[in-house]
Amino acid sequence: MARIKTDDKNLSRKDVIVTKAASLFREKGFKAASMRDLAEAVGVEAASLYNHIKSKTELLHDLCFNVANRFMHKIDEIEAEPISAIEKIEKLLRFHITEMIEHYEEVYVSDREWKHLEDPYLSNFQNQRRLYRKRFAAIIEAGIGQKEVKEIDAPTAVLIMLHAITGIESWHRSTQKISAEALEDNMITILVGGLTNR
Amino acid sequence: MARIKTDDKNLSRKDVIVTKAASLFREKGFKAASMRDLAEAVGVEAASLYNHIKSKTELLHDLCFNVANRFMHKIDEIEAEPISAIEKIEKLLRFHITEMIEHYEEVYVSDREWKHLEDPYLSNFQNQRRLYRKRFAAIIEAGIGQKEVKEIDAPTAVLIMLHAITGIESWHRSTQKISAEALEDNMITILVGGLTNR
DNA sequence: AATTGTTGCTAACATACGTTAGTTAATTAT
DNA sequence: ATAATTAACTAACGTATGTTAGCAACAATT
Repeated sequence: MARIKTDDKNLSRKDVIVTKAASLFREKGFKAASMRDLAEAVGVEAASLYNHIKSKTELLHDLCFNVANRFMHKIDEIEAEPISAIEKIEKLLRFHITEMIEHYEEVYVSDREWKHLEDPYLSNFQNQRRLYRKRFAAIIEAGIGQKEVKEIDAPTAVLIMLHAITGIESWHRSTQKISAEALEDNMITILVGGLTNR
Repeated sequence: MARIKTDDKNLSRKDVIVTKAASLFREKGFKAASMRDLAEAVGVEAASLYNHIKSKTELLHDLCFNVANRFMHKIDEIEAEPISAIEKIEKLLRFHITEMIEHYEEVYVSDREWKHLEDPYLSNFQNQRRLYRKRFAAIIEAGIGQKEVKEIDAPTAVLIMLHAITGIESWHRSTQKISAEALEDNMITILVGGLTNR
């Protein structure tokens, strides 16, 4: 009888399932990925998954909120630091970029598939998202007040920054990748360069 | 018996269906949007749709290639113009932005749901996409050669530009929108500003 | 008015999906 | 070694989905 290999390392069987789910949801999309697909990826029968999880949406829920929490904690941290607005923006962007490089599939799924969450989690997630963008915009506004940042519409700048970073998706799948460090530096050059005054 | 209203204006009944499909696919995603949903939006029974279309994927196919063709024609046009690289980049970006503002749902669906195309259309679409990005990158490379553009990795810059523009999705749904013109100018300021040398 | 093609309807089929029930095997604790 | 718990399996249910067949109502043409 095929058991789920946890590869030791404190991983619960659920963790294994969630990780495989991230990969599958990224590849096919949440709706198009079936529990039978997931079972096959895990190496087990579909029904067996339900010894470890409550439902398919629970998987999406876990993925989305894990990611959201990491970003929320980071922005808490950065807001509290005694540095300039531009430095805060750069730090936040670098965090987004490394998250996208290192936890590609989870971050991607969280970003693209959250629509398929069900209330009350859906509203909850949307609220967190809105709040996060407001806080990011507030940092940019502060930078504009300080004349560090060009006089642009802050919410628009936030959209650009956040969406630009999802472009890393294509980097991941591209055949001739530049290094992760080069990618990060290029992105910062363009994005921070686009905001900075002079 | 409920007929599909074409609102005169040379619209075929299929055009009406494709347009409603764009809206529905945008809202729910291709897989999650059912033909029965679409039928309801059109005001007809699900089976009746098949008097006008061949299949659900044909709808996606039409949407994706309509959009792809528009962008391909535009880049043909811009490449041929005797203007500087930066001007070409700005023109191309402005085209992307207005397309995203005016044909929001089609462009969005084409961008996010093409994965659900089936071969040979899938490969075809992917090839067009790759080619388009290569041509865009080549314009940026030319700009770098001319010292108009910062020394950055051109493919990375393309990713940033293209993904940044999909951020207009959020602008569309936001409650307190700035004007379309202001949006466009802000985006150009940030994006072109991020590329330009000095 | 009769005819012909178009567009709608109802009914249904086959398939795929998420999930549950009940049972057996494997692991852990006593 | 035995008992208890965990995790796998097979089978199946109910529902939703894309699509087809066959027929009725409408519109356009003669």
